[in-house]
Amino acid sequence: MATRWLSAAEQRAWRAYLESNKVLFDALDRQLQRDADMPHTYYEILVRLSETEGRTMRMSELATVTLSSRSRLSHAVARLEERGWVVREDCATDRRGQNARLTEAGFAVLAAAAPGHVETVRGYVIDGLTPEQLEQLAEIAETIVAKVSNES
Amino acid sequence: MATRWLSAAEQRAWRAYLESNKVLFDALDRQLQRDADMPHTYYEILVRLSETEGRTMRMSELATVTLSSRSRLSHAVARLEERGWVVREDCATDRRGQNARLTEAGFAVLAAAAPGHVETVRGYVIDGLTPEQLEQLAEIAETIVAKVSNES
DNA sequence: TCCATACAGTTGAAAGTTCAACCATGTAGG
DNA sequence: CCTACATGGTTGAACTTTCAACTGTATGGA
Repeated sequence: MATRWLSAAEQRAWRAYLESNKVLFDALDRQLQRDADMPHTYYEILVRLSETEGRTMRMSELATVTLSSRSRLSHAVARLEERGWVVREDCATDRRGQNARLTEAGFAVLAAAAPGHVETVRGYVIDGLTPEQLEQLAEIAETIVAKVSNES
Repeated sequence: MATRWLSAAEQRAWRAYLESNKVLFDALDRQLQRDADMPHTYYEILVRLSETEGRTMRMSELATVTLSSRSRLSHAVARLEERGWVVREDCATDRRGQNARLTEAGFAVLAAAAPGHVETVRGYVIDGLTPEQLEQLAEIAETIVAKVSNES
């Protein structure tokens, strides 16, 4: 079957989306690297832990919510542990399991990094869009997530 | 000044956007890695070269249009050259310069990979959105690009 | 002409991610 | 009970990206 290439309008949307992703996440990574000495992925791990009861989560659950592979998370938590921001503890109910817990030091680092990061996100994305556009963005993104999750 | 945290609606949009990016680009990278044995970044390099007169471009210009650092591009082109998909040639008018040229083999690889990739992009993004949503996405993405480009 | 500086591009090391292989523990079926 | 399989998590190697340092070439004044 013949390939259905993208129309001009489709190309415009797709390339703009590609470009916005690249420049935005490059910029966010640089901001976090500069101000908090960590990549965005690690920041998200700390955020998720901080939002959980006891600031503790099973490794596999943490991998799921941060959308990362077990392997990636394992390596990442190893680095975070070296810095003293997270500790790993055996799980009481499943001897295979490990819990990752955010330490006080890790929480302090996150608390110090968060305001600057939120300001950056506002400056680059949120404040430049209308409430309608934010709503549109949410719907579009949720549609994409649903498609990717179903088809693969 | 007090941090202006994100409202619920803002959080929804922001997190959905983060999630869609991660799952989408993970999926695209896996598709290209599986079907064409290259990451999305390399695919874009080949695409840009293929669209240029003579399938040739200065390294620095190629870095600009692919939104990558000189260093990244240099490493990437080195890998592509090892595979015989690209060659580097001295620039006639500027002895500092290098031209990257897409080889016939590289063009053939791209031609083989493109239909599957476009189908994947359609399946995950384009076909799931209405024309209005594509237009909205383009506008939103262009706004983000403008913001990031100006503020940093 | 000479100098300082900017530009083009590469390099190697450090950091992050992926992939496949692996160990250990849990669980379901015969 | 015991076997087979699934789950939870880690590891090391290969690969990509980043960062800073570096080479070589162009350019704009004094």
